[in-house]
Amino acid sequence: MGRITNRDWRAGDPLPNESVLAEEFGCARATVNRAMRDIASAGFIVRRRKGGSHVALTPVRKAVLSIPVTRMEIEKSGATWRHHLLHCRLENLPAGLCEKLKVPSRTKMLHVKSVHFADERPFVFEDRWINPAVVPQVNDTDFESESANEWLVRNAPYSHGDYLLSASIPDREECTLLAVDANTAILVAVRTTWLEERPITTVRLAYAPGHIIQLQL
Amino acid sequence: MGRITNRDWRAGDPLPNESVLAEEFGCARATVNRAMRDIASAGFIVRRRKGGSHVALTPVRKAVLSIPVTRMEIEKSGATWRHHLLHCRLENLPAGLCEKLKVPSRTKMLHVKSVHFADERPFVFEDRWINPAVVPQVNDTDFESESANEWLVRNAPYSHGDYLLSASIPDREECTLLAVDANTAILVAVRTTWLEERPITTVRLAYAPGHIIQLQL
DNA sequence: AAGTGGTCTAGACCACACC
DNA sequence: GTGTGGTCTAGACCACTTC
Repeated sequence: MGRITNRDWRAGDPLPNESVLAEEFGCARATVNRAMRDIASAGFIVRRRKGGSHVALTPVRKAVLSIPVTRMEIEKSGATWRHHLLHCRLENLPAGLCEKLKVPSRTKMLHVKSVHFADERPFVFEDRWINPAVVPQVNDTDFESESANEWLVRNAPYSHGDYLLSASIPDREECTLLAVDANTAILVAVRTTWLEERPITTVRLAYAPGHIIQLQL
Repeated sequence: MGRITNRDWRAGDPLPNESVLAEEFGCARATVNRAMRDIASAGFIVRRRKGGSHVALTPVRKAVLSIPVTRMEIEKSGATWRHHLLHCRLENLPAGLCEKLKVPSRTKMLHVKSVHFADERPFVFEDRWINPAVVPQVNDTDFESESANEWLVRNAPYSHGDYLLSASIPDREECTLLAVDANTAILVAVRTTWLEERPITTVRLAYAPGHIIQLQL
């Protein structure tokens, strides 16, 4: 890493192979392998069997977002968390979401809407669909006491998912629930998680104006 | 992982130690160690010396954003990339940024402003400051041909940085450059990178309306 | 065909944090 | 004190991919 940041080895340059570096640094090849694997996973070098390792041409810069439970995110800032459940009912999933979640049209899922407050100010509006076919325990759960967000984190491990961020003008419902007017910009996150090929939940999070999402490089 | 997603082992449960698992799976302890280290880095288990490994109580869900070079991001969507350099001059860094970058007030940095176009439609407005004390080669570089974004990725490795995302209403300059009116919401990313304790560059990216940033869980 | 990284083994020592 | 994970070693075999 030092030689890359010092520019002794520049973009595209080949690196010595593992055995050579092991000898140079006076350690075992496995130790070099682990170091290089870590450096590669951080995007600084590219490794190919037989082809050898090279300093990444266009380092794929990766930023990591740690997604907190909303309650903890609010409490960490020193504010008091409160959550208000607006809606919780088994309903037909809208057609657009059926397609996105790859389930047959008119599949029924649990529709949960709630608002999280920080010190009694609206923080985020959560509009969520939960698939009871994958997490049947959801039918016996009361989302008044524990938010759906938190319950799912604790009870529904996922295998993969995606997370989309965009900016938007709030619609009428969001204006009311977040107590803002329609001339502000809000950050919207849409998160969908899967257990293998089956969708667990999809949620749209509309954050109050001024919210910032921070990632680490 | 199977036992966690199957809920054989639930949130908070202790896992057998490495030696026991190695025996159970008929492999070496180092193999178990590597697997568990990977699983821990994905946030599913928590490991403590002497304390043992446990299924994470509140799995820290991590989303990863691969930050592309703007040109490649545009070209990957099939559009033609073009970039227009608006401004490129050594200037005093504004006071607010001096503080954020932890440099003395009235430090001079290279101020570069440009707009990237996708098929001749404005895509993002890039407002950047580059620290010539860390990357002196920047003085001999022509950002007309290669964008500052791309040049930095290729020539200025960083040790760490941060990346802030928020939603905003465009100011007058942004309205003009992105060809939008002031009633839309735009996504704004502010990215700062460092080489150890020294700031390399800070950039504010104002994306045209409708832009979506995608992360992988 | 040959060289590279990918992976695994069996063993060892150590730092740390819990008892 | 003691058990845990963290790390390293020296050696081995293998899969992949480029030459």
